[in-house]
Amino acid sequence: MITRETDYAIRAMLYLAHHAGDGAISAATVAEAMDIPYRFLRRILSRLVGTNLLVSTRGKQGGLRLARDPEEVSLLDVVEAMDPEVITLNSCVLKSALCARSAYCAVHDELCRIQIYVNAELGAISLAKLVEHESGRNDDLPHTI
Amino acid sequence: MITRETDYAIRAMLYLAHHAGDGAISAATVAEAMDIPYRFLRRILSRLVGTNLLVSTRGKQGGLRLARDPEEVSLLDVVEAMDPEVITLNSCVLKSALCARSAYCAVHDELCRIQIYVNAELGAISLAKLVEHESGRNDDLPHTI
DNA sequence: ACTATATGATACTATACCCGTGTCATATAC
DNA sequence: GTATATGACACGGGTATAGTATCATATAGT
Ligand code: FES
Ligand code: FES
Repeated sequence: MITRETDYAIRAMLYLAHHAGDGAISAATVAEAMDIPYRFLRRILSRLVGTNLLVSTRGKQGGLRLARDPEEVSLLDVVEAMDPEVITLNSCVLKSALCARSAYCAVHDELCRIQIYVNAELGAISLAKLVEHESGRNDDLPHTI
Repeated sequence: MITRETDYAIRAMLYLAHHAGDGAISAATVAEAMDIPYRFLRRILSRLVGTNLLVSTRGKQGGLRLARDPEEVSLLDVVEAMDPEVITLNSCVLKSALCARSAYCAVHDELCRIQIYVNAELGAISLAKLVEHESGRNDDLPHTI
């Protein structure tokens, strides 16, 4: 399950992708626009800077901007930047050493197969694609599975 | 992420599927065979009985057995029996009301799409398939079920 | 009937994680 | 110099996880 922290990170990245080219944007602006607690967002942005997804400028007129083009940043990049374990189906899928059974467990192969698909899908969704889709969304679709 | 509890539930179901037709099997036997803490397993089995995946018999010669044929029980059945939220990508995917943004969030559609795929895959993996897969690979391994 | 064996139903605990908040330091534009 | 911005940590309440402990109840075999 994606945590609130990772969800906020995605929102923030989306906002900055939407305003790519507008120069540096402050954390306060992002927090206000995307309904994210300011202090919490500060720590999240700090991590995104640390993982080279964002670049920051301090002082007046400072703020955050994307380190790469929106086309070159995927959802997987953001999720992994925040927490490499957050979206894994089972802990042994990430580190098979965690479970002595992983060498012969029949479930393991299946979970790994699904995990690879999920990661590939998340890796194929760029911020640019998401920003583009924001305008032309189909509201007739159900928003729950 | 699948919890330890759900992982144990799957193991237990696999063991019982492998021994389907052998009559009732005690929790102690399953715990020993599948490396699961006995007390913890007791509570898990209790839940699997409550969700009609297992049937139990009390007293001497009692124990657990599958309520349905191994072909008719999927990994999704077991996972959902233990915790309906455990394998969801994001909370808003399960309950869109949890997030005010779900009505217009571009990420939401993508996550729902992936979630539907994952659920379908888990729903397509039966205990029978897993047992068959495992016995084909591990006939002479020490911890085979 | 008695007993050993099995599940049923709770209550309890200890640790870790999640979701924030608070404080202070530091860099920069004007 | 000051207002504005990020950087680096420390702290805390609430909840979930992973077990444990206890007692009640049902049944097979003697
Ligand atoms: S060891 Fe990974 S799922 Fe069984
Ligand atoms: S509201 Fe569900 S992912 Fe954004």
